[in-house]
Amino acid sequence: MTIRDETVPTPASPLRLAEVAARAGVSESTVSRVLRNIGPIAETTRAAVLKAAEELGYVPNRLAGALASTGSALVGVVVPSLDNIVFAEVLRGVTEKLEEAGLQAVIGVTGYDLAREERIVSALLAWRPRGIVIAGIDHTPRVRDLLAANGTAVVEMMDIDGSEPALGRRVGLSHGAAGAAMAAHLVARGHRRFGYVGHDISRDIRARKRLDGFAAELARRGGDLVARQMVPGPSSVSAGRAGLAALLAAQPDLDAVYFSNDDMAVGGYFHCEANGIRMPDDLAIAGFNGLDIGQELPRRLTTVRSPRYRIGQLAAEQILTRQDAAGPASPATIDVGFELIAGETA
Amino acid sequence: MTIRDETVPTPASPLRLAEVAARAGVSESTVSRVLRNIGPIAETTRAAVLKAAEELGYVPNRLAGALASTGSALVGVVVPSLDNIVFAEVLRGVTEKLEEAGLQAVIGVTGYDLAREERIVSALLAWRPRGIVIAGIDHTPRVRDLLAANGTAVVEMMDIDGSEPALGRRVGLSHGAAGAAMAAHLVARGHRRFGYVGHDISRDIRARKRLDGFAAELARRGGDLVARQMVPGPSSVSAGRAGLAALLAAQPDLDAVYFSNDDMAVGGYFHCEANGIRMPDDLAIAGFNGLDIGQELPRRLTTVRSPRYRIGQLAAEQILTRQDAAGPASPATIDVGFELIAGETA
DNA sequence: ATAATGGATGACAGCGCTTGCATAGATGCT
DNA sequence: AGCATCTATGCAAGCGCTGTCATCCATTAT
Repeated sequence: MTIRDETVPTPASPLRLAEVAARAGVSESTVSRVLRNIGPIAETTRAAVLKAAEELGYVPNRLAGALASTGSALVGVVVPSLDNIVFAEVLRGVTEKLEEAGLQAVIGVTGYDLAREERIVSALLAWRPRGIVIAGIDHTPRVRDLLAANGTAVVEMMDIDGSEPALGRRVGLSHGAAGAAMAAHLVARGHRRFGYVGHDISRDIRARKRLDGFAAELARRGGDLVARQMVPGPSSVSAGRAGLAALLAAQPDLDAVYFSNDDMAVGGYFHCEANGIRMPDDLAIAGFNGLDIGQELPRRLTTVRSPRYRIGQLAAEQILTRQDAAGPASPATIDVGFELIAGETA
Repeated sequence: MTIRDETVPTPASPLRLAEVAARAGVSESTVSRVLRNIGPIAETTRAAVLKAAEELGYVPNRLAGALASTGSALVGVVVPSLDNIVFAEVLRGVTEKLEEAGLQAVIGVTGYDLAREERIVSALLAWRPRGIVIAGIDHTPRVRDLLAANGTAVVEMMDIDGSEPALGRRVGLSHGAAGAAMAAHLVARGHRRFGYVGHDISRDIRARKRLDGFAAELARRGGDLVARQMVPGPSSVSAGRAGLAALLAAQPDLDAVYFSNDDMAVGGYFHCEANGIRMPDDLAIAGFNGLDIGQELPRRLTTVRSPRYRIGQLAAEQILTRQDAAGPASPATIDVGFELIAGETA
């Protein structure tokens, strides 16, 4: 004797529109319309269909739907890294906004590797996504071609500096300006002899843009960038700590040190704390990103806040509001700006 | 006169297999086989097809491919949050392993909200993914039904504690045991009067499991959990800092405080530092996760390291190695274990 | 030589949906 | 009553691939 548990809803599942249609006693097209809320449907029919779908536990096959309607409710998101919280926050902004609109993010992580970016963009495009959100504005020609060729909506985010023609809309901030703003602030605070501690800047293009902006502004205002210390590999607290130690070993007489980002700067902070270096009197410390952790340190970190979550949200919105029909186009580039946080370390 | 720029590869893009086939002078099936490396193909044909595809900048439509072959190279990943680095690291592990296999992650973020989890799982299933990787083992009946009903491979990750029947393979660690291990360690260090600072534990089930394990072990070993301070909202450094302040205001005579995780514990650390509370003599501090930041503090944080990146990798592997054919099944549950880090704060 | 074998390729029927067009009642209007 | 309008629904043709089966040579075996 076999006992069947009637409460188990769906045994296995090649469950198709046809099954729901049969159970509701209508045609497939009607079920399709009810489920997508289009066209005029009699209330009784709608209820019957919804009931049948519910009882069966029907989950529509979006692959088929997207294929038939050429439009896939998928949005490709390309980020360089998930090593620190920065891109995770961007991702959160993107996914939240997309979820509201019933879209989903397919993600790709490049590891700041351009060859990988090519593979990833191509793989993402294979899903005929509604759009692609990609970090940065510096891409290989192949990536540019791919993105330009397909009719996909493209949003480049995080960065707006550069002469490359835009592939689509842009949402971000000027890293050059952020670097310059910090230089201006530090000089105004009386610092003159500067050091820089960075991570692999050949890959992290935005970090380089910040440094360039910083150095240029420093030159303009009479500051001196007398020493740089690059640490191989990605940014991290430990890299920042080790980097500052190395920098000071080579060049002890610095007023202030600019770090490639807050992770690095927090490392520098800890180095100072552990070695009795008082901030900002003995040494000023400044970073970039405005991470929470920096603002919870006993002495708040001087840094520049980037609205990462907001950038993610806006980027997703740009995909959603793509002007397919006529109408006032929203601006091609959205500069979200940044905020200099005058903390207690510089 | 119109100037055509011959270097621009693809003008617009309803580019189909047929176009490539025509250019290469073969049939669609042949192109399909070449592109997927199956069946016997003459070298000359293969070269011609590859050349044509390359020149055209052809990107196959995976929607159509997946529909035709029932198998979508997409893997759903469901995580509760992207607020801290923990799940970002898991995600990194997952995406890296998937990329190696040519699969892609579609992500969903639940915000520890069970109703949202239902919607997300359902939406993910609509893409007929190769598998679903989901954080946690505690799900609503609806989610369990959805995941069980469809033929999808399921991997539950992060957690292995609990009596719920598994929905698929599991990769994680025992949070109860992790809590207990910390209790044992702290008692062994001579601490007796304990406090706890946590965030919204009704939503973060794993944090609660750690607390339960911690409290039970404490009782067994003669420690006393005399005070708890819950901070509303998600975990963060500032919440931990504020939580410890509140806890100590209500109960000044504590030996040690266990935090729901490292973010919270680092906040506690900063509170102590700012208020001249010496660790561990005046107060011992312990967390969970083994985040980098905790290990870079001037005094290394006492905590338990969870192999998050590894969990992500393993979870992805479980999807990849799903035994469709016969063969020795890999274990249903992989306990990745944990490592107690005896730092300098407890 | 003739048949048998196997390598290389093409034809074609779907995969599960969406959507334009056709159809059929039900109303409204003259 | 007779015809135009709607509203509600069904039919059927794809969307761009994959996979089965059939076909066609070029070899090799007999």
